[in-house]
Order: sequence, then C-alpha cells, then structure tokens
Amino acid sequence: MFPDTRLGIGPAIEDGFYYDFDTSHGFTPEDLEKIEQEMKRIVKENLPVTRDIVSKDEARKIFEERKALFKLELLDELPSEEPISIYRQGEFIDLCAGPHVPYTGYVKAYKLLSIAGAYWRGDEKRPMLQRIYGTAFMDQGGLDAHLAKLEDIKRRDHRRLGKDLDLFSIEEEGGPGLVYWHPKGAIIREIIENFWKEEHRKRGYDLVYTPHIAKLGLWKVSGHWDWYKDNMYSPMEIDEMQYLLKPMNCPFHILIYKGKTRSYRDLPIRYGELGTVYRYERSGVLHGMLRVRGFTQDDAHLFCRPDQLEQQLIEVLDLTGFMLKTFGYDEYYCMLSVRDPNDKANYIGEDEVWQQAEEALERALKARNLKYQIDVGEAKFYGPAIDIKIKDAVGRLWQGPTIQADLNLPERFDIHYIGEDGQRHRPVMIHRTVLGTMERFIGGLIEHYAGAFPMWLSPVQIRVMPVSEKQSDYAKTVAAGFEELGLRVECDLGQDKIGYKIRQAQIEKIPYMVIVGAREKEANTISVRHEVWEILAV
RNA sequence: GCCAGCGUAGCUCAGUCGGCAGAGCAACUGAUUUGUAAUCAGUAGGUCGUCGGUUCGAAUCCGUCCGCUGGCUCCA
Repeated sequence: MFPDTRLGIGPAIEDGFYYDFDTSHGFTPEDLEKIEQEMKRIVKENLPVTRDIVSKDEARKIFEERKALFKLELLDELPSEEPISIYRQGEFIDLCAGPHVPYTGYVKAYKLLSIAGAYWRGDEKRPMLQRIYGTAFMDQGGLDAHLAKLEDIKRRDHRRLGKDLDLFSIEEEGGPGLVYWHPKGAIIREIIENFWKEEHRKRGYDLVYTPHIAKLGLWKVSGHWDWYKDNMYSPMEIDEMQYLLKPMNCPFHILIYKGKTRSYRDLPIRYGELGTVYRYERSGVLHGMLRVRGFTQDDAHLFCRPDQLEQQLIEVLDLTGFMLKTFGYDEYYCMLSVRDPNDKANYIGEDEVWQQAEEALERALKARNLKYQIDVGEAKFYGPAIDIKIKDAVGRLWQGPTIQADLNLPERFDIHYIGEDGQRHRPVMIHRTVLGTMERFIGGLIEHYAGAFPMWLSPVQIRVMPVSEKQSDYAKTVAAGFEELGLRVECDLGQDKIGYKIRQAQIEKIPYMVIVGAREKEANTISVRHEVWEILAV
C-alpha cells in the first residue's frame, strides 16, 4: 500500500502489538481503516506463514535486496554463527525470532488503534519512525471486551473527571504543568494531607517546613547542580546571589539535621514534609496531574545508625502497606531497584556500601514476607531503592511509594552522629515517599475510584433535597444537623423536580442523598438514598 | 525536546466549495411547587488559541508562536 516503506521492529506487547515504519507517507486515522481492510483480505487468503532458517549471509542478501536498512542493522548485531529465522507469508518477508501463526487465517479479531512517533531503537538521536499500535484476540468477544475496557479507562480519565467534578485545572495563562486545586479538589487533598500528618506523628516522625528556594552553593554541595541541572528551573538573582527553586527536599532536611550535634541516642531522626518542589519536565511529557512541573511530595528523610536501618525500612514498609490499603489499593508489587554492576560509573559510592544497602533493603522485604522482583539498573545514582507499583481498580500499574537508601548525601554534607564510643560516625539516610506526590496520587485516585470517592474523601458527603419549596426550611434544619456532626453537606433548594435533583447529585457522585418531602417533615424523619458505585467496572 | 493530530460559547461538539457564527447541556429570567436519573417558555453568551500572510472577502488556505492530545525519550 505504501511502497517506499521500510520496516523497523514490530513486537507483541501486553495488550496487543505495534510495528514501526519509515515511510514518506504520513499515516492518518483513515489509513488505519484501509490497512485493516487489507489485513482482512490477507486473513481471508489464508496464506501459509513459513519459517526459514538461513545463514547470516543469506539473510543479509535478502534484506539488502529489499533495502531494509533497519533489518540489516538488527541482523548485524546477531551472533554470526547462529542460524537466522525468517518468516514469509505471500510476498512479505520479515526477520523475526517468532513464533508466528501457521496460516494467516488463524488471525481472528483485531483492530488498529493509534499512530505515534517513535525513535528507532528508542534513541532520540536516531530517526523517528511512525508506529502503528493495534490489538488482536482469538475471537470477537475478546476484542469487544478489550475495547470496552479502553472505553472504561477513557471514562475514568482524571483530566475528564477533574473538569466534570470541578476538582482541579491547569491554566494556559498560568503555564503548563502547574496545577490549580479548585475548592472540591482542595478538600480531598486537605483530608489526605491531614490523615498523612496524623499517621506520621503517630509513628514518630517530626514534621517540618522548609523554604522553596536556596542558594546555588547548596545545590553544588548536594550534587544536584551537577547531576540534576537539566531538570531544574534557572537560577534567579537576589542581592547578587544566585538562588534555585528546589527540585527536592533532601538538602533542606539535612541542614536541619546538621544544625546541631547528634548523639547515637537521638537516632533515628525522621523528618517528614509535604514539600512542594519544581522540576523542569520536557513539554511533551506533561500529562494532567500525573506528570507536572510543580508538585508536592509526601517526603521524609530518615537518619539512622547502620544497625537501625533494617528496622526503619520495615517500619516504612508497614506504613506504606497501611496507606495503600486505606485507599483501596489491595494489590501492589515491590521492585528491588539495584544498580547495574557493569555500569558502575553511573553510580556514586563504595562497592561495599552499595552491597550493604542492597542487602538491607532485601532483608526488610523478606522480613515482611513481601514478594519482590529485582530490577537491575533501576537504582538511583545515589543508592538502591524499593519501588512499589500499585494496581488500580482496572488493573493498571502505577508508580507508587519509593524507599531509597541514600549513600551520597550523608557523605557530601559530611553529617555525623556521636557514637557510644565518643567518635563521629556517619548516619545512614533513607529517602522515601509513601504516596509519591499529591498531584500524581490524587490524579490516580480519581481514576481508581472513577471520581466516586468513598465517604471520607467525598468533597460533598450529603446533599439534602426538599421535594418542594414547602420543605425548604425543614431541609435546612436537617442539613444544619449534619453540619453539626462535622459532615460536609449541601442543600439543593432549586425549583426543579426531585428527579432532576437526584440526577444532578448522581452526576456529581455524591454518596448520600437525603430527600425530605411532606411525609418526612410531618414525621420528623428523612429518607436516604445511598449510591454505591461499583469500582470494579470490568 | 521529537513525530503526528487537534484548538469554534462555561462544557460537548457541528460549521459543505473561502461568502452574515450554529446546536444541545450549563447559566440567567419568568411560569411551574413538583416524591427518587432531565417541567415548560424566553434571554444572554463567541476578536473561531496567537500573530502575520494570501484574497474583493478567511473559523475555513499558507506560515509563526502558544497550548492540548496520542506516543517516543525522560520521570514522582
């Protein structure tokens, strides 16, 4: 259909497949339909799909003939002794390890979904190809169910719901990636923040507040200026001194720690802060509340003795589990992010310290019987981490809590405590968030709950609606009663019929509707309509 | 940042070949006083994202910038 097209790679992915193409033709959504028609024809032909094993030289010849540059590059990287597998169906030839279906007729239900740009081999310095995404199932029912799920995900989109429920906005005049929390969104955030603070106090954290800017020198000491500069807002000059907006809270907590001499008896010291940070994120990556430029981390830094590390990690894991459960995330997966031993130049710190830290994280996971997967190369430059992925109501995984051992900053800031032996010792530092950031967490919660927040988080918990204006005063009295109990209640005193008021409350996903008419007023009662929304939609 | 697409009323969207700017919902006004998912009628609301170009004439064609969307790369 597009003769000058060269093939990139085309693997199967979790929910389908994609194929990358280099072509002078720019694909349009209409093309997808045309390609699907062509696919249908090929399926109907029921062509045999054959696998040939050839030598590397033979393979090279085949792809050179077809001027398949990308395939040749892939071929070059395959070991020369090993036989190469090539698949053919009709006039189509591809380099692929397989397996493939034996006949094109095996392909049943499929759909092409979208077009996107993608760098060749994921490298932004290489050419950009056009990627077509699609999905395929054994039968129409499977495809229909999958498409229904995609629709459900669309309905849950926090950007859509954030607008519909008036929770937040991002203002073009204000700047991209900067979130405005509207009154209802602010209530949700406030409840979560209060809960967070209370839970941290209970567990022995000290809560602090720190500034939003600091002198450039501080960021040089911390290493951010060298390692993180590209993600930071440009310096501003105040009284001939350069200041930077903070991208992280760690240096500030360290300064508090450093403010006086600490004894081994003082440890652990745990500073928690809902710290607002700003990071320069490239414009193309911004996404609603999930990827923004200014955000508030539920941050904490734990300073402890090496012998306390494991216990502290366990306590953080417990807190994390408790928090996730509270928000209805019953399933989560722990990843132990360790460094790539072949790539030590990208990490700071002694081998021995790294090993100790990785072992401590692993022991903590084992102590709580948490299953985990080791993610090689996913450590931060300053230390290994436990990264937790949480599964939402529709089965998607989100980056959640992160617990990082920091092997760099204690050194750089030369912090210490006085041990039992009267000597200075280096404390171990843990850097962690349990929710991540307020923006990403609440954005995720909106999708998790599909906007129907549980009672404790609902911006409006109860709406009282009189059947007619004759019960307005009674409705106000009832509402005042709820208000006295500390519940968030509203009255709908509009002239609309009760059906309309119920519909409105339903759209706004208010959990309790209290309806009062002549009968209720007479008997001094109320009638309650409680909406239980199904979180698991699919 | 890169590739592609998009930007029309508060929201969702229509607007044919370049020829007077449209609908539904929401808002407002009036009537209606209602019993568990939409009462009726009327009114108002837009520099068609921005700046520039082509043209007798631009929402429409071309360019620029801004923003958004789907991805890529990166990330909490």
